[in-house]
Amino acid sequence: MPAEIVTRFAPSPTGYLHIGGARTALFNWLYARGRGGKFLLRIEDTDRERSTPEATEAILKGLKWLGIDWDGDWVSQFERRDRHAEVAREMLARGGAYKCFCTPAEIEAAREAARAEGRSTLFQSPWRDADPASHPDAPFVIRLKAPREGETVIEDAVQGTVRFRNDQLDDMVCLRSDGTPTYMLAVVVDDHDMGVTHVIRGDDHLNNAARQAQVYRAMGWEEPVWAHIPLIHGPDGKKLSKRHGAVGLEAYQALGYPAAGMRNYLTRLGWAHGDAEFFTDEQAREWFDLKGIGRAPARLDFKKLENICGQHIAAMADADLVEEIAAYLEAAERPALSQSQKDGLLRAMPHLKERSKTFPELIEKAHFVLAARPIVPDEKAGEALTPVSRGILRELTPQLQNASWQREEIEQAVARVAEAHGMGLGKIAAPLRAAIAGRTVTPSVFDMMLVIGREETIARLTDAAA
RNA sequence: GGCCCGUUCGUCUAUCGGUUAGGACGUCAGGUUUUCAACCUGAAAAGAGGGGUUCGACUCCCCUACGGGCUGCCA
Repeated sequence: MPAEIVTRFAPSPTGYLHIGGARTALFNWLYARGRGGKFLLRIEDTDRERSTPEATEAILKGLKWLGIDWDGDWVSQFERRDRHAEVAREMLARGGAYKCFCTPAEIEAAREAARAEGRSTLFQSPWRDADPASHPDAPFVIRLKAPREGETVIEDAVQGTVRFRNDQLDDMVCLRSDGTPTYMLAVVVDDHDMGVTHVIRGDDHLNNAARQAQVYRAMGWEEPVWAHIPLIHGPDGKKLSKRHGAVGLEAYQALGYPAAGMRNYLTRLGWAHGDAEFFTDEQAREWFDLKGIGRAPARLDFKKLENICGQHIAAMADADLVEEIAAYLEAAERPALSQSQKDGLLRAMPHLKERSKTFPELIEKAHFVLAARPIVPDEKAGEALTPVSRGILRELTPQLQNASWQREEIEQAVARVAEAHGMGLGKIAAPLRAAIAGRTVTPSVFDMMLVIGREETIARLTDAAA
């Protein structure tokens, strides 16, 4: 029986949590969690120039919002640099690596010349087979002594069998001249030490996998299962960039998409389980597998995102929604909800959540319950009201005050009265709309009455209309 | 330039040699609701192109085109 499955997400903290990275994290998390395995988090902060604590914080926050939890503390790759150097020295001792004394300028010149002549720019170090006795007392890097013959084969769970001719792969630098490890070495060492069994990551790393596999082989370590997933593209099919708008995950929270909807949409983007479109987290964990991942990059479709999010909002518990909306308001830097506003929102939620795709939309529809009381009537709009519509409201008021009434009963009562007056239901919304200061979005008359159908409010509204 | 990956309706996708190529989002047309939304019915909409292999290809192979990635002492 195979050992426990261990996956990981290993972003570099150089900005926000990219939406594509979030999806990669999600895939890893789903794969591990669906199989009782572990999901680890490692911050690849070896590039000291570009790594910032703020960016790390943004990644942590983003993952938490998405509902992705990791086992144990997250690992700083930078802090493991001594171990990386140790492995580099071990490879040296085993003959799997060598010291290269070429200067960056020399290498660049060689590449330049190769480019000019249209030759391959792969750099072949003259120090590969040099006698250690001839080594100068100068700065050096440690390069992997990669095989020059044959090919390196990657068995990828998504891409299939991918072959690389070894003469196309150069001897990558493992340890820089300042003694710090490169990413290529660090990932392999960390993944091995952390016991990672499945490397699920963007297919921009597919080429790297070949060289990383060589390190595993040089060290005699067992290779993980590789799974290179296609990147997410913008609606125009180009690589996702700032030009497309929201790239960072936190932007999606600020836009008011529920986390559950994001999880569902992101999981479904580039992965399929038959015709399943809308699913719960439990189903996602149960269904997710590497086989269902597509090989082509998928484009972000905000319409579909909204649709999925709308379904999740409708399916969520009212209290959870109020809570998540409060978090959304904070993320979007909008005014927080008062306790009474939260109470009102909770009361109206059953009628609001079925009609909203995003939180801002839900809040817009809930204006009538969130608005400060007493509601100041819009006189100009009130002028347009007919005596008949005022009469209808007065007639209905006593019935609407019965808080135990179900929506259907109120609908019927309203319909009865409206019919008796020869008016449509929509007309009844008019005086109410006028009373709540001319909002362009008219709430359902039924929902509005249900929520504000308390004696004093109804009285105020009818007075305003009269 | 070299190497690697990809290509089914506008979008996300199903199909694992034999289907009227299915679903979802979006779009359009009706219907219901005299508001927004929701909902119901219907419609338009796809295998990049060219060669093979096969009794039979969206499915397998090759070429071309297009898209993407890598080609750093970045990750």
